[in-house]
Amino acid sequence: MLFSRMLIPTLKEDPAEAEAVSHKLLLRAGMIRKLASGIYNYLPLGLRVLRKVERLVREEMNRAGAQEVLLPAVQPGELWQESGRWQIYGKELLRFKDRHGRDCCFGPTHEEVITDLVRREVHSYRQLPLNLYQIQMKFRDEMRPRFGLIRGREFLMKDGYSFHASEADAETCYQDMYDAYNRIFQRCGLRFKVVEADSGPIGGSFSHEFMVLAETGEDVLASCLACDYAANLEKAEVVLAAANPGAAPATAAPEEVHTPEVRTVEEVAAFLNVSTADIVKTLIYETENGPVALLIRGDHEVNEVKVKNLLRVTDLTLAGAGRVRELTGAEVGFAGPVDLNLPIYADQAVAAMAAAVTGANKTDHHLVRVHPARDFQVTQTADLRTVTAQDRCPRCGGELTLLRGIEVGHIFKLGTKYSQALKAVFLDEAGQEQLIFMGCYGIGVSRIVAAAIEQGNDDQGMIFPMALAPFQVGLIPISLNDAATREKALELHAAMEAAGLEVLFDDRDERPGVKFKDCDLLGLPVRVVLGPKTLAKGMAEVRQRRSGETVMVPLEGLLSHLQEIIRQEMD
RNA sequence: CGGGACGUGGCGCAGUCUGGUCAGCGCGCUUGCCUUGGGCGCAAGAGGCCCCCGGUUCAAAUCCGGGCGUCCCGACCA
Repeated sequence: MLFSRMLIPTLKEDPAEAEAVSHKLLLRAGMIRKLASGIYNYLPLGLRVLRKVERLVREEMNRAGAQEVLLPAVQPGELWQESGRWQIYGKELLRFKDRHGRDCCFGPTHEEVITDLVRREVHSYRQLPLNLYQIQMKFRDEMRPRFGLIRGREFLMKDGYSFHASEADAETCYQDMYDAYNRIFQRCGLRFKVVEADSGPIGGSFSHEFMVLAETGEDVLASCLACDYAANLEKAEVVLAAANPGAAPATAAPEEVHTPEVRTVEEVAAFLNVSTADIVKTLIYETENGPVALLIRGDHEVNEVKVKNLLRVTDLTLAGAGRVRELTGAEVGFAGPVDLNLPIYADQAVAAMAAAVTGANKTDHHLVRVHPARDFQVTQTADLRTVTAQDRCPRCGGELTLLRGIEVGHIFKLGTKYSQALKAVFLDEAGQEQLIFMGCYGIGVSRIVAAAIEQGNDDQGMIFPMALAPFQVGLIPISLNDAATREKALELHAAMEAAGLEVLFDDRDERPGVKFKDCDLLGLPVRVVLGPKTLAKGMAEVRQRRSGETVMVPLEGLLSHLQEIIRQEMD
């Protein structure tokens, strides 16, 4: 491929609009251009990378026995009303009406559509299992698109759905997908970690996310240094460091103390000269089932996902100042569980406290020496907080570390949520009607492109793994005015293409420095430079982008040398 | 949806506070010469409704009001 014939508008400077490395580099390399917030054009080079990922995903999905389909991007609102998600989904779902005034939406995901297809076509256990996937543009009207391709509104996704006659069969398939995903991300050359994830109020006993490790990742995961336990922070379980529930040394009754203008945990700790771990913070939340109070130790953070799961609610928001006054009789900062007329849910660490500091439900006052069992009753005690690096692994007791990651894949067992809502049933061997068991498996294809760049870059630009690079080789002639160099370069270019190498021949009338810079920026794994000096010796210079390793290779052996490098890198 | 910032040739920015030789710089682009191993040099050019609408003023890129757009932080995210 000739550089001069391709649209590759590289930029010398970082665009003002980009913050994340991958975003900056994608723009600088001329791979994408923004059309609107969270919506991008893929230019030829960017599309090549995207297609590489796509092809790889397709290969592994097919190998795992899944079949490719293509479902519509625009979906009828009716289907979403039927599943109940028309109401639940919120503003992320882009809705509009067609010319007849019928509700439509641009698909953010395709459970409804695929389930509808299957319920129409599948009626017998003989047709199961079935594993269908597609690679398609999704649209989610994110309130805050960011970081270029990492969180766009329109993005390319591989979404797969499997259908089974039994739960056991669904689990087998889940495992197959788990393995396929591992192969996919390995082949993409990514450093990633598989974590246990929250499956949401949908239920389902398991769910895993595939996280590409990167400082800029939006997700935080807890990973055990000793065993292979890893979980999304919103899912990671907390184990009590030391069981201490029965302890009841609180001989003295709670005492009210005057704490003017002392609201936050830090202020209370400083004012009363206690540790933040001696304080209980009482958080008032609103839910669709009414307000609740949550008790969390002062040095801990509430985990709203855990709370939602425990309470089986989907709306969970901190109550406003007015509501707090109404419900506790005090300003924000002085709520406490004693004599509080609300359902109270306590984190397990709170239940183990012997003499806590709490709000007094009276502005500018706190209570000290509060004893959980003695001084107030809780509705339920549970694990409600977010783990920290100080916590121990829930599996082996080992040390935990917190890492950041970019979620590129998510698999989970759906169970019968959609088959129930949309009445997708089959007849079993006994002629009995049964609900189809489902699984659901997603991969952020365009996000992988960004994630790979987040992991592979230096101050000169991108560093692509061979499998994802837009071209495997960059061929740079030092001077096109030198007839011998030009001839030889053209000849080599033709030979490489004939041998099936993906090569970008920089035939532009530019100085060598410009070509080197661009070649580095684009992250092409191998660079071949040909100039009058090397040519005189019958050699070409071969440099690897990642290592910077440069060797002189005789022209006659060049092709096989390159093929060898590529073969090694593709493993 | 809260908080913050920004919007000036294709890109990156200065100018705005203090209204008037203020439409400017670097890169890119065009033409010519020169040059050819890390964004080379010289010369001559093209290119801007200063985001939009309204207001104040003799006069607005600059001041005021209202929009729109973009980015960042947070909340949110099957």
